[in-house]
Amino acid sequence: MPPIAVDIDLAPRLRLALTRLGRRLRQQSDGDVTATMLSALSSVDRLGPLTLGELAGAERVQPPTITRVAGRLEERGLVQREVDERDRRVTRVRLTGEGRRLLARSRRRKDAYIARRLRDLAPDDVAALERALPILERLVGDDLDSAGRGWGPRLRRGGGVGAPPGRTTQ
Amino acid sequence: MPPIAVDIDLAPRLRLALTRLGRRLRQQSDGDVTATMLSALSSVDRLGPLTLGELAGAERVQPPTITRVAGRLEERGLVQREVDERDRRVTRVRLTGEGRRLLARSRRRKDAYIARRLRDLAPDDVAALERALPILERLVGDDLDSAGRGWGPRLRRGGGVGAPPGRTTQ
DNA sequence: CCTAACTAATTAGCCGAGCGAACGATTCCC
DNA sequence: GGGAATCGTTCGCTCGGCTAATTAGTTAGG
Repeated sequence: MPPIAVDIDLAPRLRLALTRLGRRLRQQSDGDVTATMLSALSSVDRLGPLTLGELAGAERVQPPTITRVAGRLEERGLVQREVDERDRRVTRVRLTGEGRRLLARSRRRKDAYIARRLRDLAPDDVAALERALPILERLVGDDLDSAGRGWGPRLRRGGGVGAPPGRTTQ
Repeated sequence: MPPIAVDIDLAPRLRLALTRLGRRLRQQSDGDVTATMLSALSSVDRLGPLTLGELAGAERVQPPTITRVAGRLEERGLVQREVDERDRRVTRVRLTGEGRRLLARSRRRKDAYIARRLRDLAPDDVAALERALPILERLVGDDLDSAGRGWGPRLRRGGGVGAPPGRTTQ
């Protein structure tokens, strides 16, 4: 067992594996709700009603992108927009019952691609994935630190938000 | 140690983390060579000269997609097309020196997004990722088994292919 | 009070990357 | 020889990123 000589290829291999896996995950969408929409939806669920700017920050995406996905989510009745009274420039987006339901349903889909594949794995392997998961989440995480260019200045501003009820841990 | 009660949220969390990480990886492309192109390129390197159908199979993508990316790769001189003498329907795609060089260069880029983030990780965490990597690779793997719908029928056919020299383990 | 500067979201338009359907060209096989 | 199958391509669609520019609203100063 020589796990010494640290894998010098870790970064590119990880990038390749994630690129490909990500591609397939993105493809098999849940009904007509795409992975991108699901991701945004789960952020709204996790963080409570968010301004679009905050959502863009959470999703690590530029504002125009979020405007569009928010539009699609609203079309399908999964979220609702509401303008801030105090500052009518900002609009918040809030989960609807339908959105919450879809999120829950999606979480329960055991027949989802990845769950199916996971069933075929040895327990050891599943354990390894569980161990790696938080690290992956941190890699993409809200922590940002180095945060590329300018959008730390994007989070928090208007009246309090603070994770209200109805979380779901998607 | 109760790793019993397996993390019921593993699948969705994994999917979410991978979706997001994959998004960011796809964005920051290497020069003007996108992640998709790099992935295809590395398949050609790993598996030797491939027919476009085989490449599509390896990349888990439909033929039209591969036609286009092969075109871009050829434009940039990273691969070259060559029609099969025996069966003039098939065209193979082969790495050029330039392609091999770019692949090597790409493998050595330490300043790439993911490598940068990896540097900030505790050794334990890096180890966990290394442990998980082969499993992720297997998840996306060529193994296919369940292989969605119809394109096992796409692999192998014409004259031998069999991994010739010049691999590089990207 | 009114203008200038800033900020939030949107619009407009670009491009990459998937897909399916339809189409030549070629080969296979009866 | 001729119909069926196969390979690659073309066409046209959608989605999901991006920048640049616009619109609407707020705030600060003179």
